[in-house]
Amino acid sequence: MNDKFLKPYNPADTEDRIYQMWLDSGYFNPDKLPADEPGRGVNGEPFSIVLPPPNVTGTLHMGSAFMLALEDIMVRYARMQGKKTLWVPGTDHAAIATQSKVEKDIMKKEGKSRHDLGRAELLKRVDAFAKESHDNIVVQIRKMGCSIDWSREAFTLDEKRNFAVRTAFKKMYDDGLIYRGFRVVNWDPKGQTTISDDEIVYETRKAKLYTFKYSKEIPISISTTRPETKLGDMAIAVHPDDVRYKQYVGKEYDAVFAGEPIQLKVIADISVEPEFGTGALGVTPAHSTIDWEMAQRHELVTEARPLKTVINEYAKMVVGFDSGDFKIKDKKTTEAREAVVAWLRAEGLLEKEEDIEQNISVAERTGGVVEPLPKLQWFVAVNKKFTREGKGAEAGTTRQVTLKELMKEAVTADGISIIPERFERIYFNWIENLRDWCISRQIWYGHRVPVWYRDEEVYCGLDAPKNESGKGEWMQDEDTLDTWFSSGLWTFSTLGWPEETADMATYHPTTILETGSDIIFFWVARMILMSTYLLGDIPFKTVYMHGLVRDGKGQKISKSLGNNIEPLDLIAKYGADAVRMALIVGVGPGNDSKVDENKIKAYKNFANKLWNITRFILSSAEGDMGPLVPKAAAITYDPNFESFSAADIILRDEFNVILKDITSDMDAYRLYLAAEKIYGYVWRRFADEILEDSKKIFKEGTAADILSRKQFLLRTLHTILRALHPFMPYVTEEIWALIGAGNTDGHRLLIIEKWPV
RNA sequence: GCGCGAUUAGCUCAGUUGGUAGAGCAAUCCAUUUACACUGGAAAGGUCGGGGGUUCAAGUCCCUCAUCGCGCACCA
Repeated sequence: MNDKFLKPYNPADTEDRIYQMWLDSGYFNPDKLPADEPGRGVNGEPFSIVLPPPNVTGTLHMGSAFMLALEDIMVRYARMQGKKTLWVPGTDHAAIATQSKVEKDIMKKEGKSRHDLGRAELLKRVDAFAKESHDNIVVQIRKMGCSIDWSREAFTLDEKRNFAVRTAFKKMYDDGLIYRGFRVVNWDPKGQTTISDDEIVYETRKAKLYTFKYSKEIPISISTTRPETKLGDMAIAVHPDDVRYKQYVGKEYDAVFAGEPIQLKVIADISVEPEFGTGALGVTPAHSTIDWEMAQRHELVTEARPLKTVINEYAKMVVGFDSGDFKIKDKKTTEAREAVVAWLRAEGLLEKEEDIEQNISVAERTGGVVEPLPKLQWFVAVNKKFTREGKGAEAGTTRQVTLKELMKEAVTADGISIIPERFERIYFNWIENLRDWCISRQIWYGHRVPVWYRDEEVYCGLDAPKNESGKGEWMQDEDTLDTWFSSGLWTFSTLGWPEETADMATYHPTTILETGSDIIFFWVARMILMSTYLLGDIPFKTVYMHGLVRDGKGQKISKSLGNNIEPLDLIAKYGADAVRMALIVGVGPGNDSKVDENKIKAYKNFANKLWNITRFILSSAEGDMGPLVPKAAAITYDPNFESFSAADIILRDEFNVILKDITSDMDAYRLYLAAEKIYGYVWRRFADEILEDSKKIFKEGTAADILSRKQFLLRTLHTILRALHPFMPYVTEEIWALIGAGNTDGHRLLIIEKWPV
């Protein structure tokens, strides 16, 4: 017996060495799996999964550790089943998140803005930061024990992915699904960029609802929380059935509001809630999405009455009193609001002030209060019909569909199943409410929009058009793309698309996508959109969504709370195996969990328990080897041994039933149950009962019973190691090596051994 | 407003298709020339949020109420 077993199991002395051994074996790369068995290894059925690329904004947190544990368990299980198993690593440039972090750092340290540095210099700084983050992330992924194929690592902003992005953009542009449009978008004054509807978070704040008249001559009072926007009003809207206002519909009024001349037309629109405020509202097409849509419906904006913008990109007023007590122009919206209210009060127009609770829109990444502004931006049209060629039985035919319909079909008809199932309803709900996706961003870090302009001409292509003498120069669009545009391509851009690679043919659609439930819309939905549109195929067959990992008190882990728990610290203290088990056991799909250090400790003890189980079995087997097979210092069972005692046959069958149960849990992605069951068997049944009984047998039993029990214990230990390997890869691989278990059929690493069932 | 989830031992949570409640931690008692004290054994602890229904049988399915949490929409 190896002397190592005389001391407790020490993960710190083991894990890095074992990981290096796996790397040296090449088995993380499916092309390098053994080729000597039919239906296994390189000859196996493909299994593929992409790593949800972590943002290069810093380091991983417990949520990422949870994700890595779940995915590595799935991957190792598949590999042991003999599948040609590929797990693709990568990182996400996370455009706005990364740039704003670096900008903040530079501002803090050097007092310079991105405009002081310029585009090229800022990008250099961001790249350097991203590189550093990337390296930290790689270390963390390795420390977790992830059996991921580093030879295929990708980055959402590298050359190959950029080519995929340009290819995707051009195809959508040519199909008329990407267009440039002028409309009210979500503007983040802090980040100085547009953001999509999904990048907004809502915060409840106390606000004042003001009721007033625009002027003494206008008979209708309106209510608003943002009086400063009223300088841009173009209409007053009432409900068509509201008898109070019916007589005014269609009338037009002129007024000078806070120093700004306005023209108001009274319109009737069903979106107006008669019970709210006075039942009449001021329509501000330039600074409210809803009002913009209302303006479209009623054709409020014409050549004679152009759109009136009163707030700029810095959330400052561009009209209003230029001086005096009520100066408004050039003031921030919040200050301008006070000035407008003061003016209303002075004019005797203010009728009421009420305190209300209001949800305000905040940019998720920067914390800036979103200002709806009219802008010329690039959009993906989700409701526009386009021609799609039929596939399979419908080959040769065409049909008209929208992207929205494709996204829906992927889950209803094309067989993507989402675990837990309730997320399917959430997914459909989101699709119902989906509007065109604003994809252009006014930041520098990201994929540049592949469109060039020359005078009135517009060119979209994979590369810049050639300049011709005598004509103006082609200038590329300044904007970059929403980071999710490139992440949406991830399942196939990582496999080489748009090239027709062997990886594409073998591994796409991927087997499963495992990710956090919070990015179902950002990412999962967009991958489905991109894949069904660009490839005519689903990106994955199953989606497994995990919940949030919270701190010990149940609070969300966030930078502002400073409650981040560093996975590497826990790994150093308890070992990666223990951390993995503690994170996944008993945590069902979609459910939030809490980091519980006691639980991690319990699984560290379990690793040591397994260690001592091995020690007991080895020491019992030694000395009286009988027909046990000693091979190259290994102690292993006789695979042909069949003379089990009646008691051992029962034990063997009992374990087989449990293994079958665990296997069906694994196949249904109930890892959280499978892990608990194997744990329960090993400790409570195998160690506490079977090993204890064995002591009696070894002391008092017949020679046949003793031999049978030794065979059973060793055989079962081998099986336990295989069943436990996906969950606790390090300690199982270490024991496997120390007992020379692989010697039964030539030395093999446990990582490629057969799953027991 | 629409939808979803949760409510199980003192605490944190499992319980997959309905078949008489489990884990970790904590707490109680016992055991140290024991494979393991990173241990073992024993005992204790729950009318599974309330009420109603379906069923031979309900923590599990249906209805309803309550409390907490979340998503979406609204947010003039």
